[in-house]
Amino acid sequence: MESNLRVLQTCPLFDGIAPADYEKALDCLGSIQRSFAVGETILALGSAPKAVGILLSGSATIASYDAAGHRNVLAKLEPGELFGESYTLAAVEQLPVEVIGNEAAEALFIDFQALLSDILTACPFHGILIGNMLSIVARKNVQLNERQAILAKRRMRDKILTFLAGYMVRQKSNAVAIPFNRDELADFLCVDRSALSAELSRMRDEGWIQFRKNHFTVLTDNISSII
Amino acid sequence: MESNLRVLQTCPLFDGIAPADYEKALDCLGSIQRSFAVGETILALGSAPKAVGILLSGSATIASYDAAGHRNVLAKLEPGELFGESYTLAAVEQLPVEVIGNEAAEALFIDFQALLSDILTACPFHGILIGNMLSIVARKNVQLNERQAILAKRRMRDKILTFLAGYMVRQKSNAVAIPFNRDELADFLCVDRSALSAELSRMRDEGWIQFRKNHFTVLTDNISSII
DNA sequence: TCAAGTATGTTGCATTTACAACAAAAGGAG
DNA sequence: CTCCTTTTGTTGTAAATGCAACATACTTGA
Repeated sequence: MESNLRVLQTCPLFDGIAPADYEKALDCLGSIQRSFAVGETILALGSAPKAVGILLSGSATIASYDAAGHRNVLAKLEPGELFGESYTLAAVEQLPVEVIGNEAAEALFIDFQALLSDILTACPFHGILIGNMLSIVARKNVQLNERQAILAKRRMRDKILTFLAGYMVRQKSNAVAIPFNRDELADFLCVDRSALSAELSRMRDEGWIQFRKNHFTVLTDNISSII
Repeated sequence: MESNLRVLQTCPLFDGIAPADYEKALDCLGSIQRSFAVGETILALGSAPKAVGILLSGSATIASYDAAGHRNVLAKLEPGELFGESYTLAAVEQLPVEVIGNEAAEALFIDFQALLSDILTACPFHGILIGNMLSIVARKNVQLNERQAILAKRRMRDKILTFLAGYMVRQKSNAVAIPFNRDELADFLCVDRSALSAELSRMRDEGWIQFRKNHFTVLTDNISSII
């Protein structure tokens, strides 16, 4: 196995495929591997995406341009991560984002439409990849739904409580650890960091929550009326 | 063909399958059909979704409960529409929403996990359904991404411009028709309706846009600096 | 332990938005 | 046309948030 394929072990698209089979599977799937120089465009804004991408090495940035023409970084890609899969599978004609390499990078491209049409005649890898892809896109969907539920709240306090409620359900506890510092949390909730700190303090003073660093407790007295 | 299966013609999951084949396909897929009384729970909050649902007749409501315990209607389901597909395919353990029949209703349930494991040995319908499902979930993903980009804006004006920019790209024009009245637009942007009207008027007065009912024009002088 | 750097909290003020109440305009049915 | 309903716009005020500037606490590495 080429060493740059090892990273596929971290890619959920290849769950259930043995590392020893990667090369065989990729051949069978008709994948293409390409190298990119620093700053080179991996997927161009406005282009029609034709294949699902997987970053094998290096790093890349997914960005869009907002209504004021400002570049807006949506995500940083690390090796093993997928990109462009939603737009490709949805067959959008003009990519509303671009993917640019931050450093010398290699990427793998899989023509999923071709893969789907080969579905019956082909090797078992086809089925595994398709099942994995469905699961990946569906999970992203669920995550997007949850964030949308948060951003849909008009008041910061409701955003915070909705955000925490998600972790409470998953961690089955009213005391949760979140994977963000204040800066990141403010970005996630789309609010100002200092305003977030102020609101958190108010909520503490009013007896709704306790917190220390990234550990938050929603106080049980209030939970009964919350969930 | 049973008459209540005709509605599958409007369901994108069955694109590419002839109506005459519906019954055969559903048999082969191992689908289950169930009837529900008025107000009966079709999918229960907190349950583990096992199958993708399709409403065949009647109507239903998808709802969640917010942090204050208030019921929140997320969508109304009409015949032919899918429900629970993201949560099922993402294998979430506790459904964060519920589906309740508004009137006597019939629904079809397809065990997609079983369908995926049968992928190679089975009939061509399997492949079609899987491809369609990938496309459906991916499209929803793209839509959610776009709405998220809108809701992420902190100022109403930026939400409005981001919203309009999406239609401008799709309609390839700076004069677009939107499928919402003011009330619905306010809901979509998660802002107050009267505040929306006020902001739209300000934007008109400042020369950014023109509008009449659901027709909006983003003025070209400003577009150059926008896109 | 100290110093520098980073993260978080606090405050006052400016801006934005929600909210409520009402006004005006647009449609529809008779 | 007129009345009624629905939709959209306007305005003033209160509330929420952004923003900037600064204070405090926590980390880290020498």
